[in-house]
Amino acid sequence: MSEIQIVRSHAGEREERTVTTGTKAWELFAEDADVVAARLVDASGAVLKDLSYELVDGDVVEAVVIDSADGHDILRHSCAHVLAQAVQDLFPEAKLGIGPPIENGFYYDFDVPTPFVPEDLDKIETRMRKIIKENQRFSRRVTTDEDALVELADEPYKIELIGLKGSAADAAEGASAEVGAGELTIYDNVGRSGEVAWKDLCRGPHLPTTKRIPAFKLMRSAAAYWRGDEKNKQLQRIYGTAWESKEALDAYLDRIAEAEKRDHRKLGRDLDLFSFPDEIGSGLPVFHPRGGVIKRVMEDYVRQRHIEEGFEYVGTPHISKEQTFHLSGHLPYYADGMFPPMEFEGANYYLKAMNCPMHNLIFRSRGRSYRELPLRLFEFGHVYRYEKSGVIHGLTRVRGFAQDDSHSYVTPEQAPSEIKHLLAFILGLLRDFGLDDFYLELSTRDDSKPDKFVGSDEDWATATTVLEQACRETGLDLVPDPGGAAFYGPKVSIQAKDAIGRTWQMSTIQYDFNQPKGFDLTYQASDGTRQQPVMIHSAKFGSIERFIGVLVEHYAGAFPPWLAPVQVQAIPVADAFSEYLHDVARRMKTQGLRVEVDDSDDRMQKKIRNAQLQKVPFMLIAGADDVEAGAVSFRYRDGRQENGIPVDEAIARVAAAVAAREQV
RNA sequence: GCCGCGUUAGCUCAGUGGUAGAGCGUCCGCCUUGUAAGCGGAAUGUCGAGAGUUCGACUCUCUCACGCGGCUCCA
Repeated sequence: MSEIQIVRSHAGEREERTVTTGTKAWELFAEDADVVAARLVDASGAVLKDLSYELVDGDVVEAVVIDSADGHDILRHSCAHVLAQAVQDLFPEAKLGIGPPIENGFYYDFDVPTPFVPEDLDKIETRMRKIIKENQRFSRRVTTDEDALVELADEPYKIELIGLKGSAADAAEGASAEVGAGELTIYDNVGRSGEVAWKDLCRGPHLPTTKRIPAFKLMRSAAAYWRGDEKNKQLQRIYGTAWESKEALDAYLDRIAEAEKRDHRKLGRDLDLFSFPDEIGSGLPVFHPRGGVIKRVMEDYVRQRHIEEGFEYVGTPHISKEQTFHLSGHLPYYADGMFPPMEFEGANYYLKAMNCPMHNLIFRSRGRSYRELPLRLFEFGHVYRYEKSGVIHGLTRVRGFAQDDSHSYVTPEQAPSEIKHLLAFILGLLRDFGLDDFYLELSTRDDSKPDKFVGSDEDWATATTVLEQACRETGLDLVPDPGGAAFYGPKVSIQAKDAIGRTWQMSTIQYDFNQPKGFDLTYQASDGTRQQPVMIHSAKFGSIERFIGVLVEHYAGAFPPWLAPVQVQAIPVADAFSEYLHDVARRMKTQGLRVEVDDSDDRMQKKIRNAQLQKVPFMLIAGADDVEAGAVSFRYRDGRQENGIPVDEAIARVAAAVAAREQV
């Protein structure tokens, strides 16, 4: 037995050690039960290893603790294995798909004759607990393609993955968890008496044993296409989550519960903002008076800001003959997303899915001079898109919506500064609505699918470069999104984080050299020649409906006063003070404030409760003391109160909060 | 579009092969002076729609609509 030199690194402390050959990684971290794997670091990067990894001379070994990002992935991946074992115990005919860790959890796909029902998940979870209790060891075994094909003959999906080895990243999202470009490995789950209870083709690494799973829960089952392709068979996917402690699991479940409380579909009903009448059809919302206030205030403000930023407000119809959409490229490239045509008077009319064709027609309604550029057209254009029935979701995915759509027609030289101008405008606007944490996403063409995109390689390259450069200058993070471009050009989207850290795609900016060609748009340049403008599409909220949905969730229904449907709820301590408050309310209304007096025959306490549930920003309460002093008392949504505020001051205070668009 | 699960009063939800209930809300009456539910009474449903099985369907079967969770998609 000889000695080797290694470096052990844990919790930021590095130390060189001399150990004997045959020493396993776990021996370096035996005193810390939170260490679940080892990270081997060398000049070329880092690679994760099981704790059973046998050290070699010169290894630099870092501890991977369970509550780190890698630790979570390993925990969840191992938990997915336990899930698969439990499923195959209970449903022996189940064939294995893939089972990777995902954000906040894991899943495993199975081909089963009968889809899982909720009761099945309970049974599977019980079985998983038994497996965890058995403390099975995850045991890594190197194999060859030939041996694996024989050993896994009963697992057709695994066989398919072995065939795809080396291109696993293309095989399916998550498939790289099963096979990689290197050697092929199988993990055996070994019971206490040494028997192999279960096995799976897998790269690893894994926890040392099943008992190292501290807390997990199965969440739901759903269908998923094999390898993510809708042409393939649907497998049954079971989602679960796993955490380093019961407390962490509970905290995660609490976060989900908080998100549910904010669900705009629920709050929309509770606060009487909007609804989705079955009679109208799926994905077609109606706004009630209170939701209508939010919508109108938003639209008024956005319209005003556009005009301040040099846009001209235009208006266009909802339908058009098909020729328009041929020119724009929508029918050749996007017909599936449009509603079928209405045929009359010998022509096909389509509901518009985009406003740009109409704006192009405004542009070319007369000759244009370079002196007019940038020409910026803007409207709230109602567009209709045929969204597949399964994707419709509240206000965030609908079939009919108002797009705050603008098109800037510019010379190619003006494009970079116009894009910068739009980015600054958009970020400012989103901040006005209380969103202030952003990153950018650059969606580019998928070169492997040229038929999905129109235009020359050179034009795409130019457009992409211009957009990317403008993004870099904002200093915001820029995330690539290959293949996500529109058919007519690359796109930048602004992603905003909401109050509980979820990101939403908001605005988009697109650089389009194709539609000006299609519509033969020209302007006369200073040298007298005719030139083609570039058009830059931008939508600040994307969809007004969707943005309202996002705001409802961001604010959890507790809107800042300038957006709140009711800004002030006046509550008399007793009937006798109603008239006094009506008087105050009249004065507030002359200043444009939205105020209601609750003169129902509920008791004051009940009225406060009602106003609280409606999330009204200012409660204005008055009793004998206030009347005598010519004052009112405030109560805020957080229960805070301020008594004896003179009426004039109270009105000024509310008006100031509204004018400043601040939250209270 | 695909897979699964749902749809009972305005809302949240019980319930049974023999045509239905609670709480909140609504309406009426009484009461009501200080910061999250005063008391009493009443009304409210083609049990999502249609077809089938059955002596009988809200309950079982099928089709459709709508919703929910995913998948695919999202110019």
